[in-house]
Amino acid sequence: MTTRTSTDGARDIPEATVARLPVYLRALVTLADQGTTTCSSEELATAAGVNSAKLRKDLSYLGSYGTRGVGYDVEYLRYQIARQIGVTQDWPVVIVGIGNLGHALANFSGFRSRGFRVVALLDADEHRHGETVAGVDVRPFDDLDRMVREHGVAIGVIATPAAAAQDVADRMVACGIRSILNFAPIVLAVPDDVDVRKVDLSIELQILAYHEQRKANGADAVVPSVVPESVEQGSTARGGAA
Amino acid sequence: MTTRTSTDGARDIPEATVARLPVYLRALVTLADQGTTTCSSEELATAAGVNSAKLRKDLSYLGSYGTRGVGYDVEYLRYQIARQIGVTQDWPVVIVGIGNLGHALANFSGFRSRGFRVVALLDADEHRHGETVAGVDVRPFDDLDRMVREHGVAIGVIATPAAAAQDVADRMVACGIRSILNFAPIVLAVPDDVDVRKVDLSIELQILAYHEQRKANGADAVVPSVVPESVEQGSTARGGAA
DNA sequence: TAGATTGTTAATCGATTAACAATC
DNA sequence: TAGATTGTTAATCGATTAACAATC
Repeated sequence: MTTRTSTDGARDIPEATVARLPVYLRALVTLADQGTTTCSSEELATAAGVNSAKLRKDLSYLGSYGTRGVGYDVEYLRYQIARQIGVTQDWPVVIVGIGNLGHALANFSGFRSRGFRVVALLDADEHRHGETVAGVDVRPFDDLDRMVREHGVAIGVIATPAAAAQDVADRMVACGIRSILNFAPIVLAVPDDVDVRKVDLSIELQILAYHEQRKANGADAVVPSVVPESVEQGSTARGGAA
Repeated sequence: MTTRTSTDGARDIPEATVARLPVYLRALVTLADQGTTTCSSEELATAAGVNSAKLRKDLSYLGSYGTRGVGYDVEYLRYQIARQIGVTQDWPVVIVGIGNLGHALANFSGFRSRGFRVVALLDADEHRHGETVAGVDVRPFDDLDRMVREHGVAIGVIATPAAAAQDVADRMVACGIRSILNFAPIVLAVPDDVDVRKVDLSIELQILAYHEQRKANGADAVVPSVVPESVEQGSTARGGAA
């Protein structure tokens, strides 16, 4: 392995920063679409929903792409961020599980516009085979291997029910996929060198519910602390929640 | 406002912990379904995909629900976490935007099983009105007010295209909704007392792409540093990325 | 009692923020 | 030059982790 030869100062970008770069990228695209050619860190930060100190700190990990006293060139910064994230190149993606969610994902324009190309739709249910979604045929799950090889797929999306997800992940890993976006509500077990990101709809709602409950209970107890009989403590647990 | 009278020691639970409680809850449900009645922090942590130190620290914010030398009673801990999150109560939810994603959300069983009840499906497109999804009629967006009042909706889900999302959010806020789950790829502007959580599919893929690119480039430069003519710097930017 | 495991402490690590010197 | 804004420093804050005393 040769030493890296990046031309900018970027070495290790903190995870929190990596997660915000796509937000900045989107804000820059919006600004460009509006005809804005230059923006300050303050303007870009507002568009991205963060404060300007954080924005400048984040951008400083990429290099020095602004001009003091002036701001940032929108197109230039946009390109630099896109390059760092890797969305200047083409990413072939496979989606497994073509239910409602799989359909939504296959049709999602935000993928294509950012270099993600859905090259295969796979489903274990043969009733779905032959259907075409967003111009791509739905094929048997067993075609995974071939699709990954033929198209050089590096990213897999799992949109199956929870019960099937681990199996799908195992097969993806066996095919050489090392980046997985998982929509199934289950913790996947994968080797260390495989990245899994999880999108969990019910967890997001539960986090909202927690905060909503706190808002609603400003004038009252945290929660009605009645332990229903069905969950009364087992032998090891202590006194009730009076 | 009366002082809070919670019976446990829980006061302010850190955000990072709040985000993990639903994961623990799911792991406990899975364990219970398998017939497990007691588990150690180590077992539960493994099931949840975290380390046991973090799990115990997280649980310590809720109170003291384990037994030293023994572990946790699965049903009892499950109830305590559900109560803290607020999913022992019923949360009426409205979904706006009944495209593929809206359909997927309306049909998602993970909502109902955690106390989230979809009471209204709204769409601005009148071609969708009258359709029934998961047993709920699709109605005009203008019914929002009435639905929120009639059902006591506290949580709104936005599954519209980006262009419509801010409008929808404004209307939701005007109706008194203070918790929003947003699937539209746009930064929403809302008052301070409104919680917005964002699920952004293309951002998740971009984060994966960033890491995938780093893996692939172990033996090479970080990125092919060629600046295409179309994005050559404007007047303010400095030298090329040679 | 001896063994096991929790709940908590304290150290470490990483992220955020404000402030300002550098500089266009 | 004077005004504006970046890039960076240093302080603060919050999250993670390891270790262990408390205790079942």
